[in-house]
Amino acid sequence: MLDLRRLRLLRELHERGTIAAVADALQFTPSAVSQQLAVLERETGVALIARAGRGVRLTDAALVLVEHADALLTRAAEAEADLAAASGEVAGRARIATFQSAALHIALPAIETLAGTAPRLRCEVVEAEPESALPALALGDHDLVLADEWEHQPRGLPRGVERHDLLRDPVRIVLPARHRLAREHRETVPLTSLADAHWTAGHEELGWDEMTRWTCRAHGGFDPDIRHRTNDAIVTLGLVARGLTVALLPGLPLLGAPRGVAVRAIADADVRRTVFAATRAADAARPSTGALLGAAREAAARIEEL
Amino acid sequence: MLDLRRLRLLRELHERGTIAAVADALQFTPSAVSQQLAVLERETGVALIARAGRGVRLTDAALVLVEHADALLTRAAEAEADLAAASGEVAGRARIATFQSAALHIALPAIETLAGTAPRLRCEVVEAEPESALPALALGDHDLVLADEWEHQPRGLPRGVERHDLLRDPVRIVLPARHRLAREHRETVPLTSLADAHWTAGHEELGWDEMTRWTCRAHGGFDPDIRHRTNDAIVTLGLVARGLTVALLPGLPLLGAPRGVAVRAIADADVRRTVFAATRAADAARPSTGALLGAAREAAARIEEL
DNA sequence: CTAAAGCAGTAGCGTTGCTACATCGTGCTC
DNA sequence: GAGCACGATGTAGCAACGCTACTGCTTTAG
Repeated sequence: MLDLRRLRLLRELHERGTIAAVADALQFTPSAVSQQLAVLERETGVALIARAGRGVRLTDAALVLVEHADALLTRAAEAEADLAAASGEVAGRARIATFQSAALHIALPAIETLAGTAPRLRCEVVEAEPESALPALALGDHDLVLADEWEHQPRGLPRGVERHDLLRDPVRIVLPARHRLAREHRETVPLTSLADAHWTAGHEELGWDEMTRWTCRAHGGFDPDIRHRTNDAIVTLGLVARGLTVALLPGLPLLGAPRGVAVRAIADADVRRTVFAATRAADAARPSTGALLGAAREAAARIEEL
Repeated sequence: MLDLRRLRLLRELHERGTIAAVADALQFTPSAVSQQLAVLERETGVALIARAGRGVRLTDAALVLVEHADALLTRAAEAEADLAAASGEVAGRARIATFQSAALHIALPAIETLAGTAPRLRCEVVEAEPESALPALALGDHDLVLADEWEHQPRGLPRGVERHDLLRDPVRIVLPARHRLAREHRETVPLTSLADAHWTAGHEELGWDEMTRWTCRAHGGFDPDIRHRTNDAIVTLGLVARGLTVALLPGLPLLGAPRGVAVRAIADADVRRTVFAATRAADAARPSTGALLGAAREAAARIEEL
């Protein structure tokens, strides 16, 4: 492994011509310079210096090495400068795990902002459900997790993970626009009137499915006939638009609701989820973590304004 | 002035995750690694490492430095190689990692050649499977890796590693000589006729096992009953010679097939692997690398003549 | 021919960098 | 929840490194 200090001596020798001059310039004795260059020769196994009269001359091989030394020393100086600049700066790598609708409406806007305000931060997005993403966060696989929590089912957080609430997201009834209840143009729709509908919800054991069954039972008094299962709200909205199903969906995925879909509040019920960001407590002081959280909060605030 | 040795430790820490693993890989005690990284922090005046649970985590600033360290170390390796090229001599130390059959039929002949043509080059052989050897090559543990690639499963190479194809190695059916199908003296044997045989393959997750199962399924339409598992082709040939098993083996290990073993082509199928050498791109200019590659190519060419 | 310049070698000394060992905190297991 | 294993860090001690001071040699200038 080459040593930059010794390479520096070689470069200086090339610049200044004599070992004595190098020693003078770098505040060493000539003996020290001579010894270090001898070590460099031994390490590389290549003759670098030849006596020439009263002084020395660099061999051809040494000239090749001087070129590299120059490049390396320049690069090393840049690295030091860059490191100093980066010490307080938001930089590095940030891995964001998020569920689909938060990806579209929180993570992506946040990353767009960060690309401007923190160009040295490399953001990576992974789509993952909170059930698996939160434990993975604690294990260090992610740096920020966007997750949600239904009111009827609080989420336990792994140890060492902190929660930062972003927005409270009301659940709506989603109907085909040509559905009888949609055409009545009422603001709210009672759940009981949908007891016989075909429902869509997420895969079992995930929050959406839980919430749909819980809400229909608590506020409508029936067990929904769940005919379609997908975790993709966009697919669900497509099913609704084609008149094939109804669903309970929180506001976030409804931001991109297509034509043919009617959104109504649930009559006499206020079902909500909380969307939150989770980080490792150990990362609290990290500049990048703060920037991530700030950008996520900002994106969430812009949504709540709507 | 940054020190490349310390930067190397930082880069290794980034790759391997724990100080203990770095110490293990570089033959130090964890204490030494910890101390050197602490020195690097003091020198630069920037916090690089933070405790995280039982281990450590690199700070954002450290990740910035890792990028530079990577570039610097690569450049330094190129400088060394270039210097060696300028001196023209094939000398130094060459560490070859190879799987068993390539060791016998490529690496050993190559070393024998080099002992004559490049007496100043000290060759060392390590038996290692490509799965672990290729990443280790990138990290500088080896100088040349002999590896193979099955047609149905291309190998990804680590960054900074170059591939040099040596030979294409056809897969054969290996039968006990007294096996019914062997005594028929046909050139080829259909795989389907061996659906009920007892098979031998390598340990799971290595290429040979993969290939055996894939080939039997694709060309024989059955899942082989793998009764014996060894990565040692010589053991396998011993099992075959005693009539205990059949196997699919590429040509390379069959060069030393003992008596009692019959080798047949697979009827109506052409399954092959490519045996290749891998080197670091940074070593391209190094005479010893060129000599190694040349000797390996020569050894491979002698095999293909057979 | 003498004086001065320049480089390399040696002895000595302070510093560096390693190991061995101990300690501490954390996470896993029974 | 206690015990255990693991990872990181701190300390003491020792060897190697890298410097200075000094010496000796060769070469060039005057």
